[in-house]
Amino acid sequence: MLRVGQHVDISAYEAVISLCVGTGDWRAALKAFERYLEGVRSAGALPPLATFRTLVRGLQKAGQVDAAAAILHIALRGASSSSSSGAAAPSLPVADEQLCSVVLDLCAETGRMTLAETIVDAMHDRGVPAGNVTHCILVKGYGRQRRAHRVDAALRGMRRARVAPDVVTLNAAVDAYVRCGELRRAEQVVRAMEASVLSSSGGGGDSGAVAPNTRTYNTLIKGLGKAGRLDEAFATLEAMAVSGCEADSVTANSLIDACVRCGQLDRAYALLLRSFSVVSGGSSSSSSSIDVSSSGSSSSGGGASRGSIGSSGSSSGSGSSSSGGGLSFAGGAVPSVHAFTAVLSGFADAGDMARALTVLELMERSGVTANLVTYTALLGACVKAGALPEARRLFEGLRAKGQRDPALRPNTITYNTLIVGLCRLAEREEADMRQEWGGEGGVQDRADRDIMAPVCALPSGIQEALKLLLDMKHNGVAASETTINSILDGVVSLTPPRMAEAEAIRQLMTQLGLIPNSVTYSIMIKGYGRVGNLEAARAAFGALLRDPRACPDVVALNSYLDACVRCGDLPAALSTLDAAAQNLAVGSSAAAASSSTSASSGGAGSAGSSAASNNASNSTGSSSAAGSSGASTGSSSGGAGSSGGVDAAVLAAALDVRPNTVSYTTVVLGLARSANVYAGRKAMALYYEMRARGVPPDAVLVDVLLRACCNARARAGALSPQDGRRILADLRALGWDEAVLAEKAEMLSAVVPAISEVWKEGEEGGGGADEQQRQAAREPTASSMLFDKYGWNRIESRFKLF
DNA sequence: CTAGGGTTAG
Repeated sequence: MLRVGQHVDISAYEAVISLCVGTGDWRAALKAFERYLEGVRSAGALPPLATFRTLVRGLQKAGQVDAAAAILHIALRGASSSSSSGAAAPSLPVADEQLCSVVLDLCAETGRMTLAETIVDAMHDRGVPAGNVTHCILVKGYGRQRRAHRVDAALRGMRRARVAPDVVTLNAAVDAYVRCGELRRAEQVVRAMEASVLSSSGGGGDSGAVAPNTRTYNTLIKGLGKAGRLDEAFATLEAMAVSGCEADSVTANSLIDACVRCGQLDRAYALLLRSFSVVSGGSSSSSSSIDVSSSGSSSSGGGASRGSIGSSGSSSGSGSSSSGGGLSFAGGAVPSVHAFTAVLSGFADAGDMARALTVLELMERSGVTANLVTYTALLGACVKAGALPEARRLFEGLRAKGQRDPALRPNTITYNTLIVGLCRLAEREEADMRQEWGGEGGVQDRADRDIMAPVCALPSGIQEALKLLLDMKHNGVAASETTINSILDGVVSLTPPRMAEAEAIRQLMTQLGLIPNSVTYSIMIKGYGRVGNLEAARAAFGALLRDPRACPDVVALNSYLDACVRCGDLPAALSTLDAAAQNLAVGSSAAAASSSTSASSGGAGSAGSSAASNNASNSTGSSSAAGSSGASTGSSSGGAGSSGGVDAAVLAAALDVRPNTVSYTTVVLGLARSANVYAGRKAMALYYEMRARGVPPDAVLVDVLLRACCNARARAGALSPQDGRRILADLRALGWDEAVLAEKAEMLSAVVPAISEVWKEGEEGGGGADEQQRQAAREPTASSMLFDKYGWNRIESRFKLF
């Protein structure tokens, strides 16, 4: 139907293009545009801006970032006036900021910020002004990538360009910082906005005051909820009142969501109950009675408190029972379907199917209609609870409803949710099978496993997931990166991981026009780590670092650290962590912090960097094939260095990731399990380094460390209860709960004093140490380097598979 | 530019 003739009138192209865009056929639109270009190019001209706009909008709708960027660049390059007259007047770009920002926003939403940067550069070169919208999109994009320092840089760049931020941009900044977990920064922006109003109203001048609005505060509430600061989230209502911002239903939803995030599900539920004074048949709802502890008292407060949204008692002292407080929502600030969905998925996460269903019921009684998101959350609840038959039934029900109401047709995320469930089912399936095999007359040895190996072909859950992928295609639902990643994670989480299948599925991704992202790489790294193939894990990590389309995140880093640890290459883990930790050196104390930590970390630091530089010389480009095509890491790439990990140069240049608590925990765990004499000291050094760099310890890390302190054998350098007590003292300084600390202290004191304790007497004072210990303390680097190289205890990879 | 659903790390 779209056969475009060679000699069509120019204006016909425009009609064809907008027709194609209207029907969503972006390929045809592109093709028509190409012809159009050919037609006008001989005259040294370009299609008008309006045509570019139509086409780019179409590509935006279809999520075709690269095509949109290519088209934009044509517009930016402008008409090439190299026609008959040779070098003519400089061409003018057929692009304005608005057109650029459409593509930029697409980049921001798809995580393609490198591409966005090239566009911004091109805008600059072609003299297209970058105003608030452009800068705002950059802030948004980096925020979605959770790259706080890039957000900083974008805001600085804006100031340098002398563009005064407006509310929209500042709200974007607040949101970006919230997404990065940089709540302090977010608060700073909000406080600055508030202050700007005060100072300008005082001075009377029209200085760049930007007043916060409802969205500003709603975003802040979201952040406070994410940070677990529930009381402050509620207290924000007062700040809003002061600023003259009216709470709206988003405010109400955000507060309820904050309750959910902070684990106060009952409180969240109570707030829903009160906001909708459910007048229906009273006790007729008893079938779904929910034992929310405050439900009894809510009947008394229910009717009276429909006045305003103001909080009268945000005490909330002991968790859920005092939950509702005197707070309720009214007027335009009534929670909506979003709040119900948030509470529903809260119960879903807790694995509480029954209560999730109760929320659905309350919702219906309240006259709020569930949407696809709600049903998807319910589907997630089924999956979480392991109720696969129910999940399938719900899914089919949605399919049926979708016939009548297109809004309820399963979308990509709905499919993904079910796919995840099926993959989890597959794991269980295999676990059951292993149990069966393990029994009497089951699999006893390797030969037996060989016999059973064919049964290990992909379990039916995975097969069903793949069938759903096909189903998506037939129903015109686009698979996303997440779809494939979910299946990938499914095969990689099996025991043993099926790496051959994983590679095949990863290829599928490319075939579907999807771009492997950091999650994809992380999954592959995890899989190779689990099968004990460190070379392949390393190649995948290296490929991620040099893949211009992917943005490495901390999870990828942690996956790689875990792979190193699992495969027994602790030096590589240490050097990689060390390289990443350079990104933590911020602020004025950076130099002092880094020098003091490298001194205190002794062997760890120096061994690490030497391993890294070692590697730089011999493995440059060894895994180059994976460069742009993603993690095609096969098992072929063997030539990587023997220790140390990825090229130091690549690491330094591309590892724009700050290690977090998990990163340190992963390595500390490896050290704690190591039999190396210095591992214990390194673990402690790492703990202090982490603290010095502002990474907070968490319960898991402390647990790992303290357990190691208890298990320590009597040996110089091993962790001891004494080390444990130091950690506890440090945690006390951090303000950890005394009861928790006391419990841990007791655990430590229950340890039978080892000989190492005796050695440690007066260690701080310097005297009386064993000769061996003294030597270790004085020259840890040289000897531990050797140990790093040869002496580490290889952690046996338990899943050497069949 | 703001609220709800899915995927990754110990």
